[in-house]
Parts: sequence; C-alpha cells; structure tokens
Amino acid sequence: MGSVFEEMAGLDRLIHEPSRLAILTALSTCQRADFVFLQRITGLTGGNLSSQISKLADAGLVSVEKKIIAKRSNTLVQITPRGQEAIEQHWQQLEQLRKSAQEWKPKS
Amino acid sequence: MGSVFEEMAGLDRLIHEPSRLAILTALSTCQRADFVFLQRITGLTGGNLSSQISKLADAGLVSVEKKIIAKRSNTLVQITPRGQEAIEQHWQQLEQLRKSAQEWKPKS
DNA sequence: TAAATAGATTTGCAGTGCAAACTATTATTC
DNA sequence: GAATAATAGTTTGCACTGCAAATCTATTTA
Repeated sequence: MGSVFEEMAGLDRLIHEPSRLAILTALSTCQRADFVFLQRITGLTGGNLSSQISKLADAGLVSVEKKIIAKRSNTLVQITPRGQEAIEQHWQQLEQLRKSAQEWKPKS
Repeated sequence: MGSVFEEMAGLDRLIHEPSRLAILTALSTCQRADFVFLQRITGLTGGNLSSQISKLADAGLVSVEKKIIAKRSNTLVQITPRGQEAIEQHWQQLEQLRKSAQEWKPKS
C-alpha cells in the first residue's frame, strides 16, 4: 500500500494547480513581487490573479501588503516561510515521484 | 513576453491534474493495465478512476478494451502513442520549467 | 432463489478556475 | 471643470471538474 502513484494522485492541488504553481514558483525566486508585476510575468488576468492570491494567502503561503505608492494603490505579495518550504518541497516531491515511477515495477 | 511562468500557468490541466498524472505515468511504464490494477496502485475510487479514464480516452491518450475473462468483465487500458508522447513531454516540460525558473531573473 | 461479491458506469453536487462586470482612484482631454 | 480614459484591484456568475454515493450488470455463494 501507498505506492508512488497513490502519492502522485494525492498531490496537493492548492500548490499543484498551474496558475498557483507559477505564482509560488515566481515568488520563491523573487521573494516579493507586486500585483502588476506578477500579472505581467504569469500572463494571468487581474481577476484570476486576485483570487489565486487570496487562496494562497488564506492558506498562509503568501502574505499581502497594500500601500499607496506615487498616488497609486500597490499590492505587494510576499512568500511566507511556510510558502517557501511548501513550494520547494512540492518540486522535490515531483522530481522524486518521477524518479520512483521510472524505477517502479508491478507486483511490489 | 512568454515568460517561464506564463508557460507554467498554462500547463495542460488534462495531464497535469494529479489523478490523471498518476494514471498516465503508471501506464507509461506499464504500457497496459487493467481497471482493477490501476485502481489498486492509484488508490482512486472506482467511480473516479472510471471518469478519469473516460477523459483520457476522449482525448486519445489512452485506449480502452473490454473483454470477459474467466466469466468476469475486464477493462484493459492502454496508453496510446500520443499519450506516451504527451506524458513524457509533460514531465520534461516540468523539469525544464523548474530549471528555467531557478535561473530566472526579473527584467528580462 | 436470495443475498453477496465483483467490475464498472452514471449521477449529483460541492468546489474551482476564470473572465466579465464592477469599484475606486488618478490622469487626461475637450 | 466635466467627461473620458486609464490604472489597480475585487467581486460576481457560471461553466466545468473531481469525486463519492448510488446504480447497474453479471457472477458466485448460502
């Protein structure tokens, strides 16, 4: 019980979902980025980006800070330690799963 | 335009979704497997597995063959050449995206 | 023959992604 | 200086999706 594929099927969708995977991965190299910048590099629509950030924030993977800069509202998104940990772990898990899958043989 | 993260956000959900990623990856090493075996190794419920297989079959990534073996119905699922190509490509793409993301720097 | 088991599909619904619509503020044009 | 457009972001609405419960068919057991 608990095969590679069982683990694969159970991957955390909150992180695995493409748009959030992109946001978190970007932030893991950036550490912080503002809303507009994230929108530019991910190509997501504003509405979509906004709701994905909310979900990540609800889960404590990113933190959000709103300011006014040059008379413009400015939303800064930062990855939290938990978020950093989670995204790094997710990529490692994917690599590990892929490797295990390649080595896998039936009837184990 | 067309940054790493844009590509990441655009990953093909049909393949990327955890349960289907598990099914396709398993089949890519097995080549063929029957319904019950797939259910065992992925840990998916029968209903879930059935609908995921249908989606993969609709997309031409797997083919399904139904027989009666030892007076029991038996559903054999095979990965198609297109499916094999797609899953291999997906894993390569993930690896490539991760690498590119690590090397990535703003203002490119 | 009634009940249980096996193999698989269909149904129902909660949850999700996402674009359109909306709000609020600042800048520009006439 | 009113109207219009642009900027920054959120909310709404809905089509889609994953998934377990319910269902169906065929076989085996009591």
